[in-house]
Amino acid sequence: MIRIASWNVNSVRSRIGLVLDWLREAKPDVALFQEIKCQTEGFPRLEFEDLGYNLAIVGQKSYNGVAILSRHPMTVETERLPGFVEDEPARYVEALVQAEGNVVRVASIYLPNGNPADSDKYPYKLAWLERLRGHAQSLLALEEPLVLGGDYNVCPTDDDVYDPVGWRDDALCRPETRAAFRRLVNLGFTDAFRALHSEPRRYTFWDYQAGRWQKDQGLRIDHLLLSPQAADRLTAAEIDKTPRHKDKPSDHTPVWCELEL
DNA sequence: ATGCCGGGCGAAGCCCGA
Repeated sequence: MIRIASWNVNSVRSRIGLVLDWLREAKPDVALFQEIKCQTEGFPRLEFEDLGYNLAIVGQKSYNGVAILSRHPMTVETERLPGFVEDEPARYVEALVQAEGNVVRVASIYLPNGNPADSDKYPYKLAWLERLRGHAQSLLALEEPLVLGGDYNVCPTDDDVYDPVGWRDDALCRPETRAAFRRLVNLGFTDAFRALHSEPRRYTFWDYQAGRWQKDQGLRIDHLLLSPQAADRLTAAEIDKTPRHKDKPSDHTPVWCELEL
């Protein structure tokens, strides 16, 4: 069995205690982080290595940044989404994890937000999603257990947001965003959480503002997409709201799944 | 209509996020 979690931590350095506490309690075998908000050299490596994790870190100054933590041996496959341009933001890292005689390919993904939707940030988001789809298609051809996890900044359906009408024109919910996400999923991926939970209004993000957390007004925008070979092995998937309850939380909370190997 | 909150940067107030 391997447990794989994804969490947008919103600055690993300002939240180091919270993140370490969560790792000690949740004990994921693999953790995919987004928005570490530090340069690769500034990542607090020792604290995580002391917990037994191998690290793959792709950081940059101030913003973005992704990481993969693995209790099993791990080799980095790529630190940028193929097709990248010069000085591309740190939004993708992919690795092979050797677990119990099996190989699981994992990626930590931080998709562009895309707001405001009438700016050039929105077509950039859609283009990034399309570029991810192209890469995902080539990965599916390998017929491996594969988990593409991360903060997709995509709310897939009206069941995944507290106020569908109010969010209709937002870059996270727009029909073009959802269609682009479906084109990715429809290649043959399984949304790990949705495969096991059909109920609406299960969220992974709550805005810091306007008491959204207290009112449970959130969005489900963090996802674990499984290749068929991974979905065959899926035994559990959950959203872990524990760290969102604590002091100085990230505005996101982890989502995880278990695969029987 | 805008800010609400919160991090980074850098030492005040702006940029960015979702």
